[in-house]
Amino acid sequence: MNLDAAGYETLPVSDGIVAERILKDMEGQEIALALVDVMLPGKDGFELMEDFQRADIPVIYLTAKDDVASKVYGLTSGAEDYIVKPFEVLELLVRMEKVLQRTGRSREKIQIRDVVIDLKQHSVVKGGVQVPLKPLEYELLVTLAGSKNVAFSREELLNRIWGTDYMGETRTVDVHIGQLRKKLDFHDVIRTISKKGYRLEDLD
Amino acid sequence: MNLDAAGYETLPVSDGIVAERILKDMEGQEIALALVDVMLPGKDGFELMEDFQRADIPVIYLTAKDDVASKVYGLTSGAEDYIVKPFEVLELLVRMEKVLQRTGRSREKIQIRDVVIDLKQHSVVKGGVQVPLKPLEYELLVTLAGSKNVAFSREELLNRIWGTDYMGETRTVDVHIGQLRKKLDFHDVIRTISKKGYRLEDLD
DNA sequence: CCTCAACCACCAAAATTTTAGTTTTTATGA
DNA sequence: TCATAAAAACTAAAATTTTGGTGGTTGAGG
Repeated sequence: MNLDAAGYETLPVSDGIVAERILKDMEGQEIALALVDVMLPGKDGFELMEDFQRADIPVIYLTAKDDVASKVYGLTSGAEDYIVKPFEVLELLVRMEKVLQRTGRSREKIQIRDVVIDLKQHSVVKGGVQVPLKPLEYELLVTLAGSKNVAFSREELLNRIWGTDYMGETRTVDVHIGQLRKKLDFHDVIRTISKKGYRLEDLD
Repeated sequence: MNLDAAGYETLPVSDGIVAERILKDMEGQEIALALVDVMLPGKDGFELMEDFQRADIPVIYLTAKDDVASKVYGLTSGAEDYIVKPFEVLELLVRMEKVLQRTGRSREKIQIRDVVIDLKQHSVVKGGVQVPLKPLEYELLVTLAGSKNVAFSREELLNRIWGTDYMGETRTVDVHIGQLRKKLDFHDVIRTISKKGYRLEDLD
């Protein structure tokens, strides 16, 4: 449910055997990433690794905590990452994005009105012309545009872009938001949520 | 009954063995939270912990006895929280919401008649159109709608929304309630409880 | 030493919240 | 049933808070 809400297309499967069958006769379906619970009825997560590798799908394992043996085994057996339950949704999303990026499966472009963000080129084009953005402005835009219509508090933005250890003013965010609005004419696209933060609005 | 009225979807089970069976062959059913009475026929609450952990469901224990040993045992054995009977419904709801939030299972939308609150977007839509709410109005609405059919006193609302240290008039609440009623046409939905406070009514 | 992005501080402007005064509704008891 | 007091609703203005914009300072990298 959380992944759907975050804008991913999901295909939930709760049985190892079923998963295997889906992987076998996958008709041209592109699967970008597999989140695999180690404990799974039918056929467990580790046994499925072979199938995922054949299908060229990167794997992130999920497991109950304090199972160090599984963790080590999981990573050496070819998984891209490993996350221990219970986990924060945000952490999962961050790790997923990292894996997608590392394996070249991440979205390459994001469009908002007449603005196109090319993640591969690391460039932003508005109405056909390049808009030069500073590093932080770019990061901020990608964060907001990567989760359209989601409200971010200043603290969340600071955590995601500046890093969890940042200790400065939350008003700093405002300055960069101001720059983005001016450079992209996003005065109405980036909506201020009083007392909270900002939201980038777009109907797709 | 209280939880149903408050807008939660419940699955009451009165026997430990039955609960265990439900957890075993849970077919794609998403269970966000378990409220478990320690005293339970069949198999007691503590014995069930293993099953809940396997199913990755957070647990809040309920117990009649004010038994410190049980409390300690309950929390160390992996429960998210513990509440002693008798308890106020409102307190239970608050604790539930905390656990749901902490474990990333909180609701993303709340619906009241033709009004939808999208917590992620931090937006309120009535009959398809956005309704702009001020920060306090939004908080007030979320609080009331998050516990439908539960009566809040003005003091409770002040504590939860304004903070425990607020020193102003309780009449202030009335003004914001008035704004909500006007903006959402909730004149009958938000019921005044004379000399007490307010209650948001909805039968779902 | 120079350059530039980033941060901070300040002030003005905008938005939000509170208070206050008045009217309406509700509760109570004769 | 009616009168009366208390509570709540309504309205608008005052007070406060938050945000936007600008320019100066800092610090890292070349």
